[in-house]
Amino acid sequence: MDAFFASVEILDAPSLRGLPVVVGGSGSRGVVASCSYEARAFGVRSAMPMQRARQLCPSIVVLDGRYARYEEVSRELRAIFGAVTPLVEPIGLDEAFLDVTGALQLFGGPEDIAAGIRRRVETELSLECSIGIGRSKLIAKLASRAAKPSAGLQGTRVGLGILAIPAHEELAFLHPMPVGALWGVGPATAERLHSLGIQSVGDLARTPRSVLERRFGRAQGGHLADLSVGYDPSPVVPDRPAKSIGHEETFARDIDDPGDVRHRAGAMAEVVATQLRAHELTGRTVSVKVRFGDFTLVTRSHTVARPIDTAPALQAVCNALLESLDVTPGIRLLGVSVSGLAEAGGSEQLAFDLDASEGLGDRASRLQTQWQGVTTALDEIRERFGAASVGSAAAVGPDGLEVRERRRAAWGPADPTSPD
DNA sequence: TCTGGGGTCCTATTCCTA
DNA sequence: TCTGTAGGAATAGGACCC
Repeated sequence: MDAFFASVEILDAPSLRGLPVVVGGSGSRGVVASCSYEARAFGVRSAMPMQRARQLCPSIVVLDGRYARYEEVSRELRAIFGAVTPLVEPIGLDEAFLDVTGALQLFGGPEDIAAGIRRRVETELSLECSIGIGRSKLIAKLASRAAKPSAGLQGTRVGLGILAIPAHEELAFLHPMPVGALWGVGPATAERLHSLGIQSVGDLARTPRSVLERRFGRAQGGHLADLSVGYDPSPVVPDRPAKSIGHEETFARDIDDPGDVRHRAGAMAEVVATQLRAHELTGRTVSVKVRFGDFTLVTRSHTVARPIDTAPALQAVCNALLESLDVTPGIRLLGVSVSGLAEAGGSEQLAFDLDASEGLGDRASRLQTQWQGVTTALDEIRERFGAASVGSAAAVGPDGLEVRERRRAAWGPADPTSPD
């Protein structure tokens, strides 16, 4: 989708059309999540700090994200894709790979299918999208990027909308591109490649595989060599199960009180536990993430023997992990996540607790058992009487914001109007 | 300029166990 | 009983994606 979040906002508020619209965190620590092409004409880009965006374009219209609304549009979008093929692999809310091999007989060639999808997206959702067609996900992805409209300080350019790259043109399409265009090559890898004198994908293709494997390891080096010649056998995989569920928050100002940190971790544990149960999942590995004021990042994790999905059990592990960290220098971000996911109610490992650390696994396990019944009852009450009908004290942060409001609240904290 | 939040995947290291 | 080794799991960090 083109400028997805911003386009949805303009769709719902047509008076914004033609204006430089940005969706993202409005506070001083916020960033741009999505921006209209009018904003891009000023040099505004996604992931850019909001302060910088305001400097580049003082007339910018900044909107807080409405994640639930984007999810709603995303579902409608997927319904359109699903009418073409069941082989749809979503990438975020606004992108997907479609394997249309099996749909060719029914709907015509790939270009016809792409045109049909674009037409439906435009008439049914009033949104614009760009579609790339290729033999592999690599080529399709790069083609869709090339088909998008572009906007920069030099002005805006209308996109092709649809771009198909036939097999015999793949190398001519790929090789002039900068290495950073490849999926999986970000700033760090691009910089390492540049230091080897490799600027373009063509340069990469001319570099012996052995050199790349020596420099980047067998997995990444080999992968880079494959991509440089257009070789990407990765299949379109629908219904990828989630591997982790988490929640993190950047604070409007750094916090350095360990009690405050524990309290906020408790609120986040509540958010994550609620998410786990909503997906009928449990997890065994709990991770906390802390970003200090100087931007250094540390993570700590612990695996418990028995799967958990209640906030108190999660919180017990979080607190133990936080005890190993000194937060008094001040932290700007705290995150809690759970991995090692399994379906709730699946076969459960019994009594043997393998944790060597002092009773942490036992404590988590005991809390899980104690709170399972209460948690189930609370979930049922919320289902019958609404999400706001009941909640736990731990779910309310020091700012008084309840967890369900916190979840996916924004792309960065709002600036505090009064001290916490 | 000063850096969000949701994730996935990979690598290196450490620890444990057979 | 002690030692070396190999493999796997857990852990920590980093890069990347939208």
